[in-house]
Amino acid sequence: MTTQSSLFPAPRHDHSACIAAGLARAEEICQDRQERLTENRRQVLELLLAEHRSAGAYDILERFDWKGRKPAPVQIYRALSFLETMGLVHRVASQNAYVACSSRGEGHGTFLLVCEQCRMVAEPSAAGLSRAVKELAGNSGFEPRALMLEVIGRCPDCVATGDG
Amino acid sequence: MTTQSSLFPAPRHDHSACIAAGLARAEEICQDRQERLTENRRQVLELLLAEHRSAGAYDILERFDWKGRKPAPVQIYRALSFLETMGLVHRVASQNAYVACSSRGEGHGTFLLVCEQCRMVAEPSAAGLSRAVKELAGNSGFEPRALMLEVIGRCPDCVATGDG
DNA sequence: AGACTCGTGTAATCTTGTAACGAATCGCCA
DNA sequence: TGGCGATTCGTTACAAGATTACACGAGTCT
Repeated sequence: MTTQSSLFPAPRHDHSACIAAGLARAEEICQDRQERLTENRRQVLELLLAEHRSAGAYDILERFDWKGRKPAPVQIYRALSFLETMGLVHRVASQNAYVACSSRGEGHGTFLLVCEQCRMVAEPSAAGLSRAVKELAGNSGFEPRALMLEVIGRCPDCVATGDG
Repeated sequence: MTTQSSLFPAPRHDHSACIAAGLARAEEICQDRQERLTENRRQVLELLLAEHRSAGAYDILERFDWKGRKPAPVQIYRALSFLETMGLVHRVASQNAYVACSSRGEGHGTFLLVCEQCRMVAEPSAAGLSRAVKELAGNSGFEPRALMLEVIGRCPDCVATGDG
């Protein structure tokens, strides 16, 4: 097997660093845009950052430990839509699920590799692709606004581990 | 305005021809594969063929006139999943909706232009793109199985008609 | 303090999608 | 032409996903 790019994090990498980095980035972005990263929003983001895989809104709800109480679905959705606006999470349409964003820059979040076995999600760089596809679409008279490309398959780890 | 490709059907084209062609194609495919195009399945397909736009499962349910009675949701889903297996309809993940397939050949159904205003859906040819993207994904150790690319925006007709 | 904005908490509801199971139907073969 | 096996159908019930409505509260301007 050849050396893999860093697209797929090693199964046992230092994950607390990912979480810390994600939260730090969130703080920064919110400060820039004069938005508030409230307890709610922060907690939802943290839950998504906890793994490099997608989670449904109700999964998040389950895991949400909020001073002993459980919030209502709507609170999760509010946080998710805020975070999505900030570019901190992405919706995985093929799974009705959400994933913490792992990259910056133009076109991020439009190109996802989705493992149908473990729900791992990776974000290849897609700036060029995004531009090309939008141009292609635009040439037909269609006015493109957003783009969503999801490749469904199995991540390297699941392939290696065997056929589940 | 330049001449548009046939990607987007003219607003008042001969639509009965589209329906007839779609049904004929379905018959043919089912015969080839030794599958049955039952009343149920045929009716769902026909409802989707009735317009070049997507419809939710429950929209279809509403329109379904079945000797006066209305079937249960599950029947629609069964028909849809059968038709999807046959490549006769595609799921529009960004809308939780379904659309009748309008093209043949490799890669069809993986590249959709979705109008967020009127829900019109077009299928540009995508064989090359599909191959390229899968290759790109495969190079990272990911094992691609299916691909879903949706460009969300406004169709030429909605752009021309004004800002809704 | 008063008015304003934004986020929170709660309940209810709506939409979308599945599970389970027996009855009906179809294709096939004796 | 009658019986067998595999599909498909019809129904009920329910799970999962997402939104609406509305009152409350915390911050912040003036």
